Amino acid sequence: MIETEDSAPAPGRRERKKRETRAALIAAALRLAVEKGPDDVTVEEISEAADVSVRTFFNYFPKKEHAILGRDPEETERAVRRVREAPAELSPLGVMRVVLSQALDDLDNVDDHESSIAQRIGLIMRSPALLAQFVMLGAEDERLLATALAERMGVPAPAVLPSLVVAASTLAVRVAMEQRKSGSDRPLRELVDEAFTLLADGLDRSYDRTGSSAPGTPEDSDEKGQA
Amino acid sequence: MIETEDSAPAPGRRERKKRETRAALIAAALRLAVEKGPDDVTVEEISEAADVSVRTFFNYFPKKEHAILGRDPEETERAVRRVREAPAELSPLGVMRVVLSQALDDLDNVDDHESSIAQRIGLIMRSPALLAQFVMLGAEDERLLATALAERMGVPAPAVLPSLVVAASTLAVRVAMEQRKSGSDRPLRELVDEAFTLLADGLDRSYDRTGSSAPGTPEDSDEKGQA
DNA sequence: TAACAATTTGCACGGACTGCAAGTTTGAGT
DNA sequence: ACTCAAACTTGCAGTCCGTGCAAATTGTTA
Repeated sequence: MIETEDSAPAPGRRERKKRETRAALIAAALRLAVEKGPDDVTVEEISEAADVSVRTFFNYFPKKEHAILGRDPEETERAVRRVREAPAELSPLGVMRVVLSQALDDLDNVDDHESSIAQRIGLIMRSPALLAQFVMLGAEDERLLATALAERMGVPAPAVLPSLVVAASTLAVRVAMEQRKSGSDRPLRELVDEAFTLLADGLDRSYDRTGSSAPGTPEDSDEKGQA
Repeated sequence: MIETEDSAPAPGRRERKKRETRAALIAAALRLAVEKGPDDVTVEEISEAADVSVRTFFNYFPKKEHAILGRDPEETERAVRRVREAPAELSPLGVMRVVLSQALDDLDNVDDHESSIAQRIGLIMRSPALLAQFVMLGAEDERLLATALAERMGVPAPAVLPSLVVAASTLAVRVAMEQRKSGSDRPLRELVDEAFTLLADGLDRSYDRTGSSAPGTPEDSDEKGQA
């Protein structure tokens, strides 16, 4: 019992089988969702494919959508850790920019055989229920990240800036994904980058001044015109 | 058929009863949701209270949550119109700032007897399912607003800036609401305003030096480290 | 191996939602 | 007023999601 119980303590057959079952369910769920459409897959089919009872399915996931999304809680932990360990010189938004970029990299790699991420993104966009779940799961992550960021900034957790920065960051990714869905050929990274830059420099500055409501020093005519 | 079929053409008994039924369902749904909790109200109870069959309930709303949220599609139309008619000097974000502010005013007024909006906000925060639906409905609005804003800016609809500005604006409101939920005493308007200002000036600028994305140098230096 | 704990599974329900085929009601024409 | 058709409402049957419970399995340990 010297293990931390975290990464690979003393697996034991039991633990191993659980992981296997979970993986099997996620795999089956994704495959079937892609084949028949997210809303037309039944829990029964998924369970069948993973060779477990329907009841067992629900011992693993609270909602059908969770299995399809198959998110690994470790991803979030990693992101939070990265926020904590990020170079001290980085601004809050800078931190999020780096962390989210790394997260995207991770996803690209974990990519087992096929582009399971790409598939999931496609699915998410197609199914309202999935999108909803996706957002929900994301909300929890945002909370954790915001707390970590607030800590890092030395301000009370429930402050506007950290929450806003985190939310805006995930927003950058979301908007970028939507752009691609809308037919943009530009690589996802480029779109994400553009969004981050706009957020960093100020959404008003990207548009020529012409006044708006910048209290501080709105004086600054810059380019960035691209819309 | 001289009427526009919009506001009050030639109501007719039929149309009138439909509106009444709809209103009754929404009212019953909200009341019961507040009383017993959003997830513990059954469609049967709601229908019962509005004195219609369960089947009829589903002729009016696709999901139980829709009745509880009881959103008026006219709200969105009004917002879109306001975006189109907003003073030409306003920056994109400035437009959204004004429009959302007006929308909040509207909600405060429509406030029939009690604070139905406040109640709904409370409910939304309590129920995952409701929050999900809320986000979903909001997504559609965002699409419409983004299109209107893009038009106004004279850029192709699927551009990053308009989408980002719209999404960021609703984000400002969302974050403000969450802040209040987290115990902040500051008035909602003040929180919304702070968020908008941060977005307008740039999320990086709000944080003082310590480097990041230097204001004068929009060119991000590193990041992408392990892209 | 015996006793114990974690899992799996079947079963029975409750509740959301849908398609279908009657009833009812309303708006119009004649 | 009388008739018709479109618009609505309703009941019914049926599918699927998700949950509590208790019995049956299986892994873990002394």
